[in-house]
Amino acid sequence: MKDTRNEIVSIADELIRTKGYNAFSYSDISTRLNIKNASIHYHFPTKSDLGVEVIKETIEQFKIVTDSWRKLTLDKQFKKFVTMHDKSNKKHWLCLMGALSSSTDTLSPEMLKELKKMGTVILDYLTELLREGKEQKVFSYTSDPKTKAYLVQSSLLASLLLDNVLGGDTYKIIQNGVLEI
Amino acid sequence: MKDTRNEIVSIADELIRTKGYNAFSYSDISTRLNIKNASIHYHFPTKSDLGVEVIKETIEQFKIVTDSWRKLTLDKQFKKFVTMHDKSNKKHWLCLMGALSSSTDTLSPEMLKELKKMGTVILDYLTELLREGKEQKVFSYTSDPKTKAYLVQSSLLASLLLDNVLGGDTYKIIQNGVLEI
DNA sequence: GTCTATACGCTGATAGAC
DNA sequence: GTCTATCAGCGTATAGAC
Repeated sequence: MKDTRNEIVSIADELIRTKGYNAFSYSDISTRLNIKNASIHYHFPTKSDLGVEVIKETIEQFKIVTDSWRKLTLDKQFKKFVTMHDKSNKKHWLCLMGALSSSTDTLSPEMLKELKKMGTVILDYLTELLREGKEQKVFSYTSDPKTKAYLVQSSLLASLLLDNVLGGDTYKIIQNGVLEI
Repeated sequence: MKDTRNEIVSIADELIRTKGYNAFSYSDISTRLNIKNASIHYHFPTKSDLGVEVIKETIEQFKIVTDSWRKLTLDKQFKKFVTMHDKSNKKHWLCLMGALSSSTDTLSPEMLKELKKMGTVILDYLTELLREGKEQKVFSYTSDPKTKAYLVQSSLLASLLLDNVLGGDTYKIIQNGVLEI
């Protein structure tokens, strides 16, 4: 069933972003779906294949979402971007980049390649948004757009990580700091 | 031997910061030291005990290092802090917080507690440094010191993560952005 | 597409000799 | 302190029936 395949990817995404890539197993998924491990291997022969698919779908989703923002003003687009992971944070999920970038040593070349692509797609979008915003004097940051994009992206990524350790208002504190632009 | 114990902790630290906590095993350590797994269990009965010790020693080391900066000017202390992980980055190692915060779901309560302590120690130091620096007009950032400390810490933590994915000048770009203060 | 059955290495951990 | 021996459980993965 096409549905099973989708559910496998969806659960894998959740498990990566909660337990981490190396801590989740095919059994975690098969138990939840009431199927057997072998069925997952039919859809995704190796764990790496599954990991690659999770990243690919995340990239697609990012493109769809940011495309849907195209008609908004630049500052509204920026706010959308910064608050993108509010729901994830409430569930104590990480973003996929934050979850996977801590174990690059253990990822397959295929996963690493796709992960790099994801990072590029995100940073390219953000850089362009910040460049236009500076040009149109919507934003007043001082550094160059690329540097600012890297700063914003790294702060947001780590806000989810640190929030899981420190709790409290960690996520909101960092988010509000990033919004001062 | 006291030496063996120290070497176990040192190698565990490296493995956590390269492979991740859930991806390294007692065998990884015993092989390197030419000892047997059981010997490690003598020093650290459980993997969690070993993990806790790695965090504790990192906290101690942080206190010793930052104490040794006390006589420096505030802007020099800040530069020391920001460049603290330059050597780690060259070896593609993460900082301990970056490595562990992505798998909080799988850590023991003891490790989580110690990790939280580490985060607090680092952020308290940084907040105070930034507060004094603003007071003395050495730094000219606009947000409040605590928010700025969280922003700096999150950017630096993620700079090591993103660098392992994107490569290039990622680490330096973020570092230079953080230094604009 | 999903199942049963199976392989086999590795995992963290323990008991007891030296 | 370090060793040998051993454990049960889980990991990813495959072969072949239905």
